[in-house]
Amino acid sequence: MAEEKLTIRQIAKLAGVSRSTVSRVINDHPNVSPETREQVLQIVAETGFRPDPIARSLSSRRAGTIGLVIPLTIQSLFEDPFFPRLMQGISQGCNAHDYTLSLFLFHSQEEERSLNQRIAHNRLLDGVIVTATRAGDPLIPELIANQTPFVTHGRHEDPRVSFVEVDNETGAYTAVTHLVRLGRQRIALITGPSGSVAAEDRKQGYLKALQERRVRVDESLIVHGEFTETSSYEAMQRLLPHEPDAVFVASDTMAVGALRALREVGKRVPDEVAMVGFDDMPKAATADPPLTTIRQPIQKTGVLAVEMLIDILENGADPPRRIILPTELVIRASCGSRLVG
Amino acid sequence: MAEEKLTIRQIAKLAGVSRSTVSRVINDHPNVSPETREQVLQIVAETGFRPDPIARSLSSRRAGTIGLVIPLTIQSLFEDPFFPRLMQGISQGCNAHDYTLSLFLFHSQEEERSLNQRIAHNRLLDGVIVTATRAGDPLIPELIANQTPFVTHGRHEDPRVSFVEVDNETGAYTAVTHLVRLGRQRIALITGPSGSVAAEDRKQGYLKALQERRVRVDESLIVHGEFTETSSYEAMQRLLPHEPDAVFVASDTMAVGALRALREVGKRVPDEVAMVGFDDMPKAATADPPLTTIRQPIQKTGVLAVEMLIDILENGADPPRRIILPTELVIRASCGSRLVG
DNA sequence: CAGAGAATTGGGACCGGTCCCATGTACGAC
DNA sequence: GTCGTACATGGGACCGGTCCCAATTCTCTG
Repeated sequence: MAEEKLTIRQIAKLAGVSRSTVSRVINDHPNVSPETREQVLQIVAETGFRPDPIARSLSSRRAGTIGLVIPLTIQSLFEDPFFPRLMQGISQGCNAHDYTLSLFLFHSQEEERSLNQRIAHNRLLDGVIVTATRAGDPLIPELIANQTPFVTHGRHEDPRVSFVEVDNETGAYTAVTHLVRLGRQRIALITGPSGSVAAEDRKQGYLKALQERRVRVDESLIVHGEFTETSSYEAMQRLLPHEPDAVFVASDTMAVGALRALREVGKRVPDEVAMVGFDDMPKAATADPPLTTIRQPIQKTGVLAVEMLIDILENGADPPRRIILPTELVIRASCGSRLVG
Repeated sequence: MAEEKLTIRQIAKLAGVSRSTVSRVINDHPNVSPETREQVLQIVAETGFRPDPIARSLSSRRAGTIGLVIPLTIQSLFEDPFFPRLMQGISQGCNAHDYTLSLFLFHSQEEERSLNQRIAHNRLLDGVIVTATRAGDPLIPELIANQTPFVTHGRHEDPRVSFVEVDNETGAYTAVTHLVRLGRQRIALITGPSGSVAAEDRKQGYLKALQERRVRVDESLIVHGEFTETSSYEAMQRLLPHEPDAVFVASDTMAVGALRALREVGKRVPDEVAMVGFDDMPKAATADPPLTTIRQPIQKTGVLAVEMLIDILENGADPPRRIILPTELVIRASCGSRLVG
């Protein structure tokens, strides 16, 4: 079956029409008579002809490709199942809309700079999804200056930017309020690096919950770390001398690390220290004790980001789009809620 | 600085030479006088000109893109940090050699079929890396028939296929031999699905070690599962009635699940049941007890796969290349080795 | 100093599509 | 029956490079 490379002109010849007509049929343009269309489709089916995407891109000025940028010099972030999840969603969105997905990871600072250049002026990419939004990501202004269509996954401060995010602040607020309601008074926070928008938003939610419930904010109960198990394990150790009776941890992966630190010093969870995580990863359910957490629809945000980007591609970037998805409190044993014995 | 879109012809005009000459300079062709070259480079630098990759692809018939295929309808496999690791390596290799990486994930059977088509005859891709090698992956013959250059990550049976793999059999053999040496007699195996080449190879290593050491093989001590924590947790439960005194588990992620099952029934590790995992993921070191495991250089295999593919692109697919990397036994507490008290 | 051969340079054709415009045709309205 | 218009089709130009070949210039030899 492996024919020679076919071009649209050969198909045209075989079908006895002009290449324009073949092009019209292939692209579902109107103004082709039903018989002609049928005829051409027949030949296309017989020969298994598929138009060359590169040639198509060159003349149509669209590439059929979306770039996904995960700007993590900090490789460790890759150990959180968060990104695989997100990538699944994004890949799913791309497949559904017949886009190819290109992946850009950085492994060093210089690589980030040079790749940023490549990404920003790259005709190979119709648009870009930027994840792990950081406060001053240099790629964003570059994309704007270059008029490359893009969306961020996670809130971005610039009002021109379109994004999909999860309501991190409210999620954190819900988690902490839950702990306060359960009678906890010394509620600690372990969150991600201060450059991370998501980490900061979760911190805001934490503060808001405490303030609203008139619980004193103790700065010594707030620690930042990386979004990793190990970093959070160490963070928990630093927290222990300040005797928290609860911890809200900014991801389940981190929560597992924090649990380990508590286990090592013999602190019982939830009796002595209650805990709430974030994400609702599978590991939350199998943790010991099972982890109360804030569920966020990661995969869905990926699909939506793709669809938002495609919408921008088709209809222009104005006005900026924003989607903020709600989270959900999932109660298990680690918070010591009466609801689960 | 955001200039109008520049073409090679405009650069030629600015530099006062022909577009052919500009093309030669850009592509480091010989036969350009040093002064002319200098002159052109100057203009290129001033204007920030970057040749359009699409146009370049169309005429040069190379795309500058490598496809990565992770044929996992079983999404769960994505929860193992294995793939993120591998992707990092592959991405690193691509960046180093100025290739763009395109990612193909499947979310259903039909999607797999249609994407396979897209992947096999896709001028957008110079070559393909196929991972998670399965015995009868339909993509492989398709790629061969279509003469798309590719390598597999993991052994493939077809002698024409080039691949990079880790010596799974020897790794498993080493793990199990270690357990036998420690005096274990009823050594169980929890491995991946029988379609997975890696899972099967590890099983072979397990069998070989037992046979060589004259330990009776008990079929009831061999169970298959998915490469996930939960699946292995269930597998361990099925294993318990057969009273193993050791388990070799085909991945660290799975080992964590198995440990959980043992903990739940109060079996002490390593006293009552010893365990050895595979991969040496970070979680192995932080498991309770810390996991003895077989270290494999995942990221490195990714880099090597890219380089092998590029070699094939440049020098042809014959003869097939094969790289088999060694593994290493990392002894921690879970095997009950005297070496670690 | 002429001629051969090598090094440089320029221009045309092409990669395989899309898109716009011109031409041809059919059909309904008057 | 004629005219106008809408629809169908074909062809040229082009997207922005590469590549081959021919033309020009340079260099070296006899």
